Amino acid sequence: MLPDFNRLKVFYHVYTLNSVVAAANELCLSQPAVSQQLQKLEAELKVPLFTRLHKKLVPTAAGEQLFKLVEPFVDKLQDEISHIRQPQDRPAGLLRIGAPREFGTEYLPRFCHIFRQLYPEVMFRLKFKEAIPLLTMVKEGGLDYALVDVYFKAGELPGFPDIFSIDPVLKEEMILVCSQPYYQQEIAGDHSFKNLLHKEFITDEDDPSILTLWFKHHFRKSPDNLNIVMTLDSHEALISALKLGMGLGVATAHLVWDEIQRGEIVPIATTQPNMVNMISLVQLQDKVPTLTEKTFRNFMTAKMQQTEILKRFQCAEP
Amino acid sequence: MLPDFNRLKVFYHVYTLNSVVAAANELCLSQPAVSQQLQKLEAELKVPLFTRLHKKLVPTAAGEQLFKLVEPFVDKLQDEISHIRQPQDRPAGLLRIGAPREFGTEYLPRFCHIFRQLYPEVMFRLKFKEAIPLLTMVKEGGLDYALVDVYFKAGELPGFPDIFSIDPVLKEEMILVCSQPYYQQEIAGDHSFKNLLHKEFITDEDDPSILTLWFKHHFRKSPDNLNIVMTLDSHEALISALKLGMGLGVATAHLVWDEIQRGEIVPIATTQPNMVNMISLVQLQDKVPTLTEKTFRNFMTAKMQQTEILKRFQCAEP
DNA sequence: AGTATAGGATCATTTAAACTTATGCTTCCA
DNA sequence: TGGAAGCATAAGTTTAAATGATCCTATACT
Repeated sequence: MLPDFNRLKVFYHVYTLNSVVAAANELCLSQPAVSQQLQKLEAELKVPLFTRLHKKLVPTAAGEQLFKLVEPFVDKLQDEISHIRQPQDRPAGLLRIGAPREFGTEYLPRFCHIFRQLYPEVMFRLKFKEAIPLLTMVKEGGLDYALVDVYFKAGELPGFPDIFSIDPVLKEEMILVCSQPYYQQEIAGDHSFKNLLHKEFITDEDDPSILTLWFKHHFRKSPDNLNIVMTLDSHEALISALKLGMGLGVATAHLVWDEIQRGEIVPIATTQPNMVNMISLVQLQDKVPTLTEKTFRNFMTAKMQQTEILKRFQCAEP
Repeated sequence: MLPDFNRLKVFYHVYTLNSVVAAANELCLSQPAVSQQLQKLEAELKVPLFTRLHKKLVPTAAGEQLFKLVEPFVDKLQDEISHIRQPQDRPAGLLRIGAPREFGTEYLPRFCHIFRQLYPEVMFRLKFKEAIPLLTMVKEGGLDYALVDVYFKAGELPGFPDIFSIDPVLKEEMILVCSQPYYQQEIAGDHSFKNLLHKEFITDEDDPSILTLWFKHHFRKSPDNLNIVMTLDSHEALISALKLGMGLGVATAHLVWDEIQRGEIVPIATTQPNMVNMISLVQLQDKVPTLTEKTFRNFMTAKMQQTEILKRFQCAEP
């Protein structure tokens, strides 16, 4: 059905150079090799592509048509193959990374920007989604790796066979917070189970059980029914609502770092250490990591250990 | 520089089918053959294109990129290769023909239309130009063949080495004509050299010597200086001027056939047979004619011998 | 005219690669 | 638990591509 592709390559060079010898030089072949390949292509297509004119080769109608087909491809290939072809000595090429929306918008682009200043040949494609869609994309090859809030160990992910390698990269601290005025009025230093239990609560729709978990973690007791005055499906909106003083809510510590520093938002600590949520790097177990992938992974984890960011992630340590 | 093209073909099939065995079947190869070619491509590009996941192959970023490069080409090739690939049993493909404007506009499209009803796989590209540009295009491969008013024999064309084969296909009769009123007033049956010599003349700018040639042909004498009242560079305009009664002019017989039939235009004959101009089919001597080319050539010459057209070309026979 | 040169075709030979068969490994599924 | 399915690997064979030598023809050179 389809002709031999290498012969198309030979044809392309002969056509552009209008010469068999020149094409042979360009292709690092002998003249007879090119001559024969061309003839075989003509035999395959059952149509002459050139009329042999004593000294020159003159393309026929079929030759002209074929060239118009082949030319854009070869040109494009010549342009873009270097972006795909990987150098072994330095990171290059496309990196496709998934992350939770909050983490992705806040930190990832910064990492990418700095990384690109070191290795300008690296390109990024970031996807921000929930855990399950991200894992699916990794599984199907749409992502090189994903940063996911995972509470599971490798092999325990429901719906996925044991195909992932899961490496924790960062602890997110989940803290109960409220606005400064709300704190003064409603809490005023009393962090007891009894006191907190009957306040107003705001929570994220995606993970409504987080409040229960927080109480369990800090007091080893589950509250019966909390007074949830609002549910939202965006972490930003949740923080806004908390700042307005609508009540108490569990927030990711590093995302309210600034507000806590300014005293706008007050964390409610207990004698227990903070509740933590692991952000893990998930990738296909069998995937041989590219130099680029490895370098960025290391870069990212290094950046995360950096004082400034780490501080934010541990800001609310009692 | 560029990778092995056949491996790209293998890659294309593996990617689309997401399976080495399936690709092997489609390519009529064994499974290890495909497996090896894929590995060699990866080695060439120094980048893994798939992560081998137990049962499945999952494309990497590089694989995805490469596929985006290769896919449109293979798809286009699959679509269009059949238009280039020539069947041996029936005419098909593109035919690029050149002709003089007058002949080309008047007859060629008709021929093409009828021919396409017989062989719908044939496409045409017609070019209407003067003799020299047409010959140049044939020489450089822009045309498969050209119909040209040629006064030369093969090998005698100035500026061209002996690369053409020239076959006369049609005699155009060149006749001296004028409008019916002009004829009655100025000629009135007197077709003698002496009488004609001092009339008004109109001629084509491209070939001003045609009048001299006409006199030479019919009376074996060249006129000294004719009273040329207008020169034009379009045959249509020349005929218009003649019809208006501006004087005498040499026209191509078949192009004024209708006007002569209607008595609008009167041919001026002598005892000599009409002066003829050969329309020849010119092509590269060494070009092996395609089935399509041969078929259309035969078709065209047959059509030209057909009563209706032939009559026009010989309408003014004395 | 005679010779040199350049571009391409052809042929026989060598060489390289692509393909095949056989086999092994691992996962998936009944 | 024992196939079946999917891919990788290894070794051997076959095919086809590349080469070097030679030939052919037209053009350029003198």
